[in-house]
Amino acid sequence: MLMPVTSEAFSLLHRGTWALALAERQGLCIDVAYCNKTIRRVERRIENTMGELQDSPLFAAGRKVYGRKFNPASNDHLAQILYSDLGYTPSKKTASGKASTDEESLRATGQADIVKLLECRKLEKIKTTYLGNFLKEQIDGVMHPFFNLNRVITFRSSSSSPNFQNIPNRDPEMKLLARQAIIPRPGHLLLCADYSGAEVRIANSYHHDPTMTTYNKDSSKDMHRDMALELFKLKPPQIIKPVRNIAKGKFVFAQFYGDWYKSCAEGMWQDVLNEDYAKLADGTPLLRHMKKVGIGTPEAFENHVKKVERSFWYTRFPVYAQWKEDWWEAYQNKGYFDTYTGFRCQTVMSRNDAVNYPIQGSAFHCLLWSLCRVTEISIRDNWKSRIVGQIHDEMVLDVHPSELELVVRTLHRVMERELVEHYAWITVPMLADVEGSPVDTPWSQKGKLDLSGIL
DNA sequence: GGAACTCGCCAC
DNA sequence: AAACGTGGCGAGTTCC
Repeated sequence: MLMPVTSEAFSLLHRGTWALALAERQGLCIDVAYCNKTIRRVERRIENTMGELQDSPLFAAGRKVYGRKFNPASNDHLAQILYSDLGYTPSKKTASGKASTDEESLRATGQADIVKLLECRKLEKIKTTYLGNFLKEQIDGVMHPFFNLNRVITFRSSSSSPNFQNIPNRDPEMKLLARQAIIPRPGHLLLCADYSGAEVRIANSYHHDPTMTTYNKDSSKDMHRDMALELFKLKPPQIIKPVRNIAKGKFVFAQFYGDWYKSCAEGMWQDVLNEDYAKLADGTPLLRHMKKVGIGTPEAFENHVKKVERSFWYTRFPVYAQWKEDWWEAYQNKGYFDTYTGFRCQTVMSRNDAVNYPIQGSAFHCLLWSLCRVTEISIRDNWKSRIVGQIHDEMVLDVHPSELELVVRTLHRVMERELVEHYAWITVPMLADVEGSPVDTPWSQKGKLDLSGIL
């Protein structure tokens, strides 16, 4: 049973449904010509790459077993050929116990043709899930993604037809190929405003750990950097962003979600092996440094991560650790918990579920509350600018240039000031990052708009 | 020929 | 004791 238990929460869902319906009706413009052109280009690239693989050992073995029906896009075929016929050992299994053929497993074989196959997988994803789906969903050059408030166990939202919440962002090539398709209305620009560190700050407002509070109040402090220093035994001048990001993604967030040192150590080790980005400020490979300081083997590193994990929870954030215990205990006694935003979650949950759901849900409610406020202001004041989408802790707007300063100032005021005045339980600052693309340029240009004159 | 499933992979 | 949280979607496959 999931339901609002305060009138405040009830009202948020109603206002949220209305505000998101307006965003859905507005929709986002699609560059149809670009989509068509790029789909054809991507198809040619796939054809060429597949062509290069025709005489490869992988395809030869495939045709021997399946004849003309060999399909390199079939994971069943791939598993049969690689693991039974060519004799590679599967590095892991799927949930149902079959040999896995995901990217990590394929790379682990070291088979020479795999790289090209993975390239094709990536391009297929762009062609079908993104560009193809945009074309299918657009009407007269506008697509209208849905934003659902009733589909997610944690009280987050979901999006569909098309899903606006999983458009490539990390892989630079995929980001460009997919996001060039999304454009502002003629003469407008796309703007986005996201809550930085939303879940960390909302978690902080539940557990009140003093060390975490310091990180969130003092902008000169950097938790992920501090953890990178500890995890890889580095001195401050040695560290650069990619190494910090390994610690952030594979340790800090994983730990917050309930992971443990063994799998964290494995995940980080995979990254450490990639010398393209796992290096120090002077260019030294991170792994070479780790060998020098005695954590340069998987075993030694795992052992070290075990100790870092212990100090992370027992020394650095003991109040947070205790909050997890207390929250889990209270849930087990009552059979439910209530979020600070006024929602009851009464269902069977694991320990990780019970301590993660309230954070994930409440962080989204902060975004939703802000989105409602901005929508109401935009209607009241007859803005030409409109909210057009939302990605959990970020809202996306289609903005008329004459209103740029007004919109940016409103976003900061609502997201940073009004939100924390409204939710008195928020005990650390909430910060909004606003970025945009220049007028008449696609969403791939996010960050290129100069906003330094404003604020 | 469609429903339901598995798997892989994109986002936060 | 347990062991990374939440979604959507396409392709391949199986079942009816």
